[in-house]
Amino acid sequence: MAKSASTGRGRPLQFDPEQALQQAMLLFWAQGYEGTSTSQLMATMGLSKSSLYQAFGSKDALFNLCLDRYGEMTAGYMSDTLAQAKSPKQFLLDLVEATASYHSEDGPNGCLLVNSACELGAESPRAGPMLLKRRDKALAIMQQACRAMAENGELPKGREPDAVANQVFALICGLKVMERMSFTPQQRRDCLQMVERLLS
Amino acid sequence: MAKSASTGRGRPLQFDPEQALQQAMLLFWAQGYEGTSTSQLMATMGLSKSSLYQAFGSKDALFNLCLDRYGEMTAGYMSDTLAQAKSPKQFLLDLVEATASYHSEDGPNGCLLVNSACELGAESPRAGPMLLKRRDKALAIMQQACRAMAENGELPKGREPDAVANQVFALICGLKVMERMSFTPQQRRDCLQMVERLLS
DNA sequence: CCATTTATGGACCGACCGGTCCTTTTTTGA
DNA sequence: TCAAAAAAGGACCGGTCGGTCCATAAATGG
Repeated sequence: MAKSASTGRGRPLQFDPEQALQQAMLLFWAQGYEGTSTSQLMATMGLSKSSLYQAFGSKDALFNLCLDRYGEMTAGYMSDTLAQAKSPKQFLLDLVEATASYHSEDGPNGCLLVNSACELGAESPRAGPMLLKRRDKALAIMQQACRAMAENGELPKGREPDAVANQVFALICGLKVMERMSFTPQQRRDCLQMVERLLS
Repeated sequence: MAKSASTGRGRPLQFDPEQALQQAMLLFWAQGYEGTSTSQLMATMGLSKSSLYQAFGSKDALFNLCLDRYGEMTAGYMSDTLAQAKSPKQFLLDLVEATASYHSEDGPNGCLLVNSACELGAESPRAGPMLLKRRDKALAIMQQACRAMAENGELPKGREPDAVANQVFALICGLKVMERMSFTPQQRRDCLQMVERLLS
């Protein structure tokens, strides 16, 4: 599904699947899974119901595609930033700083994965497997950074790398919840000293 | 609404409003607002649709009552525990420890307020005002504890009490998200050393 | 015993839900 | 030019949504 057969035999798609998926993702992000209806999706994606179902299968499948896309985007960003960062420690500091300082203008608040996990739970048959997959992927990147810190000797004694990864993960989740709760960036930035203290 | 007129003139209620509200709260907690239907509410609350609407007004109103009840219960528990704790610092440590170690047997995961904020957002006309009210109440208790620490001289130098309250708040929200994401209590307990380091 | 008051069960409402299906349109390769 | 292929529009589906209404049941005070 969502195949882009540019040289297909029949009538070509009259919408851009990537852009449609992006719009669907933004809508789920803002409104949640249950709070988003197929007609709303049709409207923002700019296609009819039959096209939607032909291209994406079902609301569940579309939602999972959105979760996967979101997770892949953020994980990709994190991996790239980590690879280019001058040190794993600085990467973690920058990551938390960016999370705390973020403020969306007219975009959705919080994190689609956090929101979805809270709405549906990770045991939900609808999205549970995807949520766990993306949770583990995000966690793995933080573990990668923390282990690299340990190997570089940047990690203070007595800190288990994987435990530190869990701590950073918790902090970022908390910050994303606070964003959804309308805390200001200024209030959220109070949390930066927690990770600074954690890593030094 | 939900008045308990024990000496009313007419036919007495055939259900316990407190218990019905508790059951509704548990259902919203487990399934979210949009994921819970009126018929499910009728079933777990043990009353008919007309009784439900007569007693509670609407699904929105019932949900707000549940949020308020949940917030009042947790805030009351926190206030009492703080008042009786041998030190504000120990209260905060115990609070985070309990949050990290909690594991529900057959009860809902996570926090109703966190889940609802993530699902609906704090700007939602449905629940936004109540979510903000309860957010501020919970935060106020943590600020109270942090300020008491500062007055007792328990707070290390360079820590602003309200900033520390925000940090503890973020950590607890993160832990509640992780609970909803099926992290184990063992993984969540990794975060304890963060608050220990923060307060000493 | 009766009028009043209140709660209850259940029928009923229009709207919308997610999803299917069929017809029409637009493209391709032969 | 024409048959095959694929997408789009939109009617249509049963089910369920949140919510209302009314007749009935059960309690009260007089």
